[in-house]
Amino acid sequence: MTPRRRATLRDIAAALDLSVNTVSRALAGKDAVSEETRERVRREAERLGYVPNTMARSLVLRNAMAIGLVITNPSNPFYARLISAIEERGRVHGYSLMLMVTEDSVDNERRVAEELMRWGVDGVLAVPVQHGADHWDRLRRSGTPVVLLNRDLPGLDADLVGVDYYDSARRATGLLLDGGARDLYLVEEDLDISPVAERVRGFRTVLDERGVTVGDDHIIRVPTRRRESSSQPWDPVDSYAIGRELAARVGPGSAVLAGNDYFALGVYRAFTEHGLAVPGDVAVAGHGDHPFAAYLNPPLTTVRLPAAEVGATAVDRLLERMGGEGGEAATGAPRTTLLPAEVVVRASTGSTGSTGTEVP
Amino acid sequence: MTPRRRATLRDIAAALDLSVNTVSRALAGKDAVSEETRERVRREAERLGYVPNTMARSLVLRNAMAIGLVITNPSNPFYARLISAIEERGRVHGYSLMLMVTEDSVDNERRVAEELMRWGVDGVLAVPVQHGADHWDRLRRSGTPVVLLNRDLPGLDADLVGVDYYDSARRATGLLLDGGARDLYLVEEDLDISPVAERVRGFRTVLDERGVTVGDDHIIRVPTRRRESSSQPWDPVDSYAIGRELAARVGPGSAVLAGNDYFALGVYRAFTEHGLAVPGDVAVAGHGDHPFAAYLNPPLTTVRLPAAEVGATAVDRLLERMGGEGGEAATGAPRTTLLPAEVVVRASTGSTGSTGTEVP
DNA sequence: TTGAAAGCGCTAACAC
DNA sequence: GTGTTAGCGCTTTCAA
Repeated sequence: MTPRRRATLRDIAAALDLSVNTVSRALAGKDAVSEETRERVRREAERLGYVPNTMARSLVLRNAMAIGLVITNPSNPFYARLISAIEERGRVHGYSLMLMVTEDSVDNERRVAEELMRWGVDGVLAVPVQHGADHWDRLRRSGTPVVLLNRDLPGLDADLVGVDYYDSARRATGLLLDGGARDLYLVEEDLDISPVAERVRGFRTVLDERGVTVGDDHIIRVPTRRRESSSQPWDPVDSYAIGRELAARVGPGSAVLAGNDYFALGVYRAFTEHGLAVPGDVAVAGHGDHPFAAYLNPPLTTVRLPAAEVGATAVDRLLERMGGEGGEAATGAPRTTLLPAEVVVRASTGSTGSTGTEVP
Repeated sequence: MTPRRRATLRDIAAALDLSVNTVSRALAGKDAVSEETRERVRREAERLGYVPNTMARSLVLRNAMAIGLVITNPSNPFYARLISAIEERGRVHGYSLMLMVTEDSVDNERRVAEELMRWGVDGVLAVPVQHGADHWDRLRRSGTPVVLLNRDLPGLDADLVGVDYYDSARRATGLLLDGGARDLYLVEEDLDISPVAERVRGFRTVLDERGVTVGDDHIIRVPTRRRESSSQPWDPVDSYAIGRELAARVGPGSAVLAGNDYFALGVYRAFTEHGLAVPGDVAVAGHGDHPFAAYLNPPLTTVRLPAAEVGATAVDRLLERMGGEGGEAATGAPRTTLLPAEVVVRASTGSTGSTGTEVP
């Protein structure tokens, strides 16, 4: 290899006996350059394999052409799809992505917030760990717009784009009630984050409205072990353990709503092993519509989350705040946008009397 | 908000009546600065909320402190884990990640390669689309080290860190043969990429060695529909269709090895619906050990891929080539490192006479 | 239409 | 120890 120096504007200018300035304008497609010169410059740039230096450009223009994306765990299928959607939408607008992973650790989050400030990214999209927001506050005060993804962080001057989990839990719970269940359980992650809180609230509210009473012990928290099994998605193993306990308590008229499909899967298996029929003895529904959900036996009723829409909307919102495309940066109070999720009814809730064959 | 300008070294210098230079050295922890001055500088920096400007620093130091990560599809659980591992290892060494997604499109890949050149990243880790490598060649010739992830790209001057799929296919196939199967099928993605080729080779080789003959129609290609279902992982729907066809052909003595667990899942379901027992009528094994594999009914025998190890090794290799930590950049012919995968035996192959209860 | 000069924020080389 | 000068590669005044 010839690790030779990259060609710069200066090289082109020297070769053509022009000023750096003229070359810059020629390549930038500005007027005030003769067509002939422009053509010569283009050719020489091509010949030299010139590639503009983004950092130098950013330095003088004072915009980084990069946005920071902070994710707790890329192995979570929802976040994986979010990443794709955001990357795509970002690139369409000319922005590159600096990806940072927190693994749900505040320490990591603090570090990446600092890192993002150093880079001077034009904006930040973040799934916050949701404990302490001083570092995000600093970032905000330095003038960097922040849009929160999926999880709220009250008190922070930042928009939020997420999923309407309150509504999704309401509808999923309603479906279970409609199916005749009266002994309902909610299995959720043991994290103090808004999506969980919202689902709990939705679950509770519908039960209240319908006059169904369940004890507090029907809202079950699955211990989170993300940090140990670094960068694994939720592991069904913990919900499996819970499913085994549950197996002794449930029976006809029982139903389990899980905060994510992995939990549903663990419970599922525990039930099956215990000789319980799904949905005969107990109905089960999940959240996420992960690719495996439709192929389980029986297929799993679940909530399909609008990952791509959340991602695209979040980028758009950030762009508004950044004042992209030369427009004025939008100001004003933080906006919250919660996108609706769709309940996908399959055989595990028996609600349709389905035979379990309706593979999507 | 007060989108006030970020504090710079100059601001600190002015406030303290020092030169920018002294401030720089004080903060950089170099000698040739009195302890007293250093303390004053530190305090003022703190007071002003000073954050160093990475881009300016990179520009003069001529290293970006960033590496590019090019992924075909973050929703593939293997790549998701790869991303986490790489981000972590990179950050340990002070490198930030520029993430680019190609969705297996060469056009996208060309664009991101160009983008990475503009950023002048110090190195690139890429899962190549594997059709045409001119853009990677250009990148290489500009002096940027490239390490390929998981897929080979012969002819390119770049290291490769991946999984030994030849070996994994050999062992998985051997397991099926040991279980008594003689009518073997391999279900693979319809992509012209090295992992698929290696698995096919492994499959074929073992059969030859054992004197088992199967027709060419036993190697089945599942059409890839990634681009349409943008940023979805493999969808079991296509393998499900194939599973339905297969259901009519298989019976005791048959076995199916799938190139990934999603394919196994689709086949699984088709078989179950058709009244075939797994592993009684047909054994099934997958690749990837996705989190759902152990919880299927019966639990799926599969190959556990060393995602974290691949990621960490790839970063290390890249660092060597970059000559990080002040060391000399390693030169020399491209190196290939294939990490071994582990076959996880579960009930779907019946090889252990397992009852299907050994949840991991 | 083109060029000269200044500067983005930082670090390195060399003076003092 | 500290300051001065120069320069990374680029864009933007402002003159010519």
